Amino acid sequence: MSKPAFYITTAIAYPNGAPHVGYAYEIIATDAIARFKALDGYEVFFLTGTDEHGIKMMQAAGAEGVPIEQFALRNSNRFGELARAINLSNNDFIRTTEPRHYEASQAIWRKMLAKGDIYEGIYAGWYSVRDEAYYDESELSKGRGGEKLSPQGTPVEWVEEPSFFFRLSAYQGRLIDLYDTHPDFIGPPSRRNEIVAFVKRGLQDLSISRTTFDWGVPVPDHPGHVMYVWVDALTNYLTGVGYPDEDSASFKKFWPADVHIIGKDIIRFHTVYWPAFLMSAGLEVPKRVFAHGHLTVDGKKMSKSEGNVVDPFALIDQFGVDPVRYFFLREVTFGADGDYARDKLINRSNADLANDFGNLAQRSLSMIARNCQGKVPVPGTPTSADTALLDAATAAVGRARAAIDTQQVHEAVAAIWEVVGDANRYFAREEPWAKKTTDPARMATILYVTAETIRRLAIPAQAFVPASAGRILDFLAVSPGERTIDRIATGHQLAPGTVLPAPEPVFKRFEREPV
RNA sequence: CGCGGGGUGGAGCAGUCCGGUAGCUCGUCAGGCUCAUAACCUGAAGGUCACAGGUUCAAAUCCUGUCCCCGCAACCA
Repeated sequence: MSKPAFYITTAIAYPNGAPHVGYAYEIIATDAIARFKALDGYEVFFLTGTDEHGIKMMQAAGAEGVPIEQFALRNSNRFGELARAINLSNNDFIRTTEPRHYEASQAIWRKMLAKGDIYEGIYAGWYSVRDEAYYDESELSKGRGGEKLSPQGTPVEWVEEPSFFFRLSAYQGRLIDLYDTHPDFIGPPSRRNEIVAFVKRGLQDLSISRTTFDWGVPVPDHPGHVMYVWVDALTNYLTGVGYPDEDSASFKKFWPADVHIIGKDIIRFHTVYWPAFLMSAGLEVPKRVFAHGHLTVDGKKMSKSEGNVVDPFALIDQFGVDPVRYFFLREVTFGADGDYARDKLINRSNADLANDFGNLAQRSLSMIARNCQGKVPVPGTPTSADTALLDAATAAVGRARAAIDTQQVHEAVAAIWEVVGDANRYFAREEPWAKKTTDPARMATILYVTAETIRRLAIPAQAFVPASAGRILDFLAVSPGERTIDRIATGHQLAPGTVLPAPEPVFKRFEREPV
């Protein structure tokens, strides 16, 4: 029997500089969802990558005096390294400069053209030579002499250039329809309201080619024109699953995508332009687009001038992947803005990972090592406290699943960790150490129940802290093939008598910086 | 009157739809335990639920008004 498919993507990153924690955050959260679905029996395709075209890339390469192709490759590789450092489970890493992507972009362009949605016109606007960007009238300010200035304070001039346009205006009705008939298309709901209001105000056609530079996907049959970056960038989601070969196994299996995870800054591109492009090309639209929030550092916006830019590599070096992953997953409400602070990360990691989960494993497993010959103990008749704890663990997985399906990643984590707390309370109340001499059979049962609870929790926890949860399962001698969510059910519980390796602490504790 | 979200103990949040003794996590303080990574467990302190009116036996919760914060209000991605 084949597994159900689940296609999930992050936005592709713009590699005109070093990877940003914002990107790290996005891929961590997406990875948690992807891993959970994979553990839960889905055939997951998880795509991320880099979006390498456009003026800003040219500028950045020019500033360094490096050839653009070389610059793009080098920087893209940094993002790939970050994905590995984060222990990302992505199935592919797409670069928009790859031939397969040129093919896909040109194919979708031709489809839109054939549909009659692309026409030639003149793009006109206030252009700043220095910024190499167009600005809307409303963004401009007046200089001393009354001349118009860009938001950056540079002079602008009225420029007209030939451009292809996409008939976005024709899609207003169908988009509204989409939002009405698929209320879950956009999440969280507050973003949906925003977009619906925006589209209801009316849509203008979109300029989708440029002639002022050539770092992009060439427009078919029109030398001199390259595609507007968003046409090309959004299409990566199709390229990744084999487009333009619509008959390929992967395309048939995975398109339409189950969810695009993106930042709130690019929601319009994904929930207005993208579905319109797809409708025009006669392709299905993604099932859902979910926008997460932005991160601040110590309550302040990250910026180079502020000097508070956090390097994700440094963070991982300092704390290790899993504490970093856990912090962002648990501490930030997915969909809302979040704040990173060193002390918050240390507190979260110490409290939830080292003190609660790690220590729960350590205190119970070391008793088993010492008092049960290092073998899974034989349980006696369970008390109501025993079954309550085991049932709570199983139920938590169900709650985590429901949360994951609405991208409430923080709730999924909380559901699992709530039972970690239950297990610690259970352990303290049952006092297995006191039963060692008075009632060794009961002690064995308590230790068994605790270990089995840990097994049930560590399995879903692999989605959040994969390496650490894996180590815990190692200490329980759970074989690699027995680590999926369906194995939580009774029938797969720990087998009494199984020899266990000597337990070691899984999570480190961190010292808070002396002030 | 452009649209929308929000203001709850030191911090972060739930509760608001379907009014009825204000809850969770972290932090602080006290006690317990000793299996464990000075971890764990129990208890306590701490809130005029932004403000002002109103409805009601009863309002964080419903109604009216005010203040403050934030997002959106299209082509920089």
